[in-house]
Amino acid sequence: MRHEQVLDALGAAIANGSLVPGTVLRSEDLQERFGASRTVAREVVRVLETMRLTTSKRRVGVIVREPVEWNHYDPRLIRWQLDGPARPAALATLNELRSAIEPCAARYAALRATPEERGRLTALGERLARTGRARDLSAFLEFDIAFHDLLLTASRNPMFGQLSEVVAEVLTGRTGHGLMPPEPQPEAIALHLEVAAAVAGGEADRAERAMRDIVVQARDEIAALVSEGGSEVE
Amino acid sequence: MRHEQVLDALGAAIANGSLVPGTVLRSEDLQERFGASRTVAREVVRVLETMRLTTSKRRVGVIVREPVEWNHYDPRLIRWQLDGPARPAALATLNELRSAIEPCAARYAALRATPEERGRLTALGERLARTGRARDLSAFLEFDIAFHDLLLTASRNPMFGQLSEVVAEVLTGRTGHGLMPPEPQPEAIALHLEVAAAVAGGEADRAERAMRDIVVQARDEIAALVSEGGSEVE
DNA sequence: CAAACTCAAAAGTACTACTTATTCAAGATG
DNA sequence: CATCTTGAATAAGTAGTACTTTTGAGTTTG
Repeated sequence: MRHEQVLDALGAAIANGSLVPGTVLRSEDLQERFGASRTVAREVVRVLETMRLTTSKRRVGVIVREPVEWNHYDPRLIRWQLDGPARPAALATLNELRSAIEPCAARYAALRATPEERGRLTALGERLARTGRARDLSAFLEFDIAFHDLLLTASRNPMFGQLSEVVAEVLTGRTGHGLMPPEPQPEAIALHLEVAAAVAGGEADRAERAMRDIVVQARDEIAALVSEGGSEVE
Repeated sequence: MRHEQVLDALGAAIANGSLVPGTVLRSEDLQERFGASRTVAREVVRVLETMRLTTSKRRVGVIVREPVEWNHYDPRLIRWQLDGPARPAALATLNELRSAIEPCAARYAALRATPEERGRLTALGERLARTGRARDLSAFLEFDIAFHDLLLTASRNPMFGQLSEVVAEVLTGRTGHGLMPPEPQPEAIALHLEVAAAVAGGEADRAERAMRDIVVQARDEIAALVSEGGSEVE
């Protein structure tokens, strides 16, 4: 309870740059600043240390590390960055990550998905197409997220599977910030169906290619909107 | 000191499956088992909790989570898995990750690298080619690691940059376990030079394509060795 | 002026006491 | 007899104190 509060406050402060790298914090000050006990302060510092946001040196204190040293894959850090002023930059970074992973994930899903997963993916693709054509954006988003989530899971690579949340965040963020056309592109829908069909048929190359087309299209869309729309950054 | 010892022992036990998911540990038992104080035990549990290896429930204890829930990108967890009996599987997972990321990283490096980085990459490519043709495997490995490291850094995506260690581990592991031909393939060398040239010239598509060829070649090599060599697993 | 030495500051470790939440079961109530 | 309530036991969470170890910085000494 207290632990989480203090962790969030301190972590967010570091993540969004309020506490610049090199800053030294004395754990006694932290106790005072947050009105927390020694136990809580210590454990929070331990956690930040395992996230590589800080290092502790005796006789010196707790030192804020450089952003390049942080463990950028920690869900908490991602959350703090998305909730902070650097949200657009964070979304861009995550979008690049997803565009790299998903084609590869589609390949392995085609090779490794269970029969049940192949069926569900196909079903999701159809529902996605229906809601997309009906211009029901919120339902479309929901199925889109489920589709990508299932695909990543079916890749049987735990490091890919863990990115479900990230992809969900990117897809949601895109819809919510005018970085997406008012209605889903017909080509995008067709490509999702193509991915589902390729996975269902175990065609690795085809699945990878289709998914690559999807992320490339998304990339180009964003680039186009950014260049024409100018500084759309909240 | 104590903290790290206990963390390593417990973390490794969980990571390599000695403590199966669902196991409940009572923090008092942990103190006893490792001869550590309550403070140390608590902080270790906190750290494992942030790595999502465990959850703590009052009145119950510390529960080992399912592997799919773990934060698989935590450097410590990667280390524990690589040092455990599941090393081959871990290397395979990491290799898939790298094969997904690097082509994309090459693209962005071509778009974003500093002039100095472009120069260094070209220089590294040349040294790589020299040592490769001379069949100096250990020097080749060193330059290979440096090459991929620089490329990931130059992509200016912190999530890509953080994978340097992973790539180094994969490249080293491949050389050290007979999963690599006795001498670097001439085509691989040529492709590295191609990547360097494309990055130097700012040609994103060309860089991405060349790097994709590299990772695909590596993938096929491993697949070939696995299928012909049979159960080469240490 | 440099090297060794001392001191103090701050994190690390240990231990104790108290608080809070949760499970399990006994008992009451319909 | 079933279900709901209440309460006691248990184990994690929080707080606070005392002691140890490391190390940076100033000071002394050759």
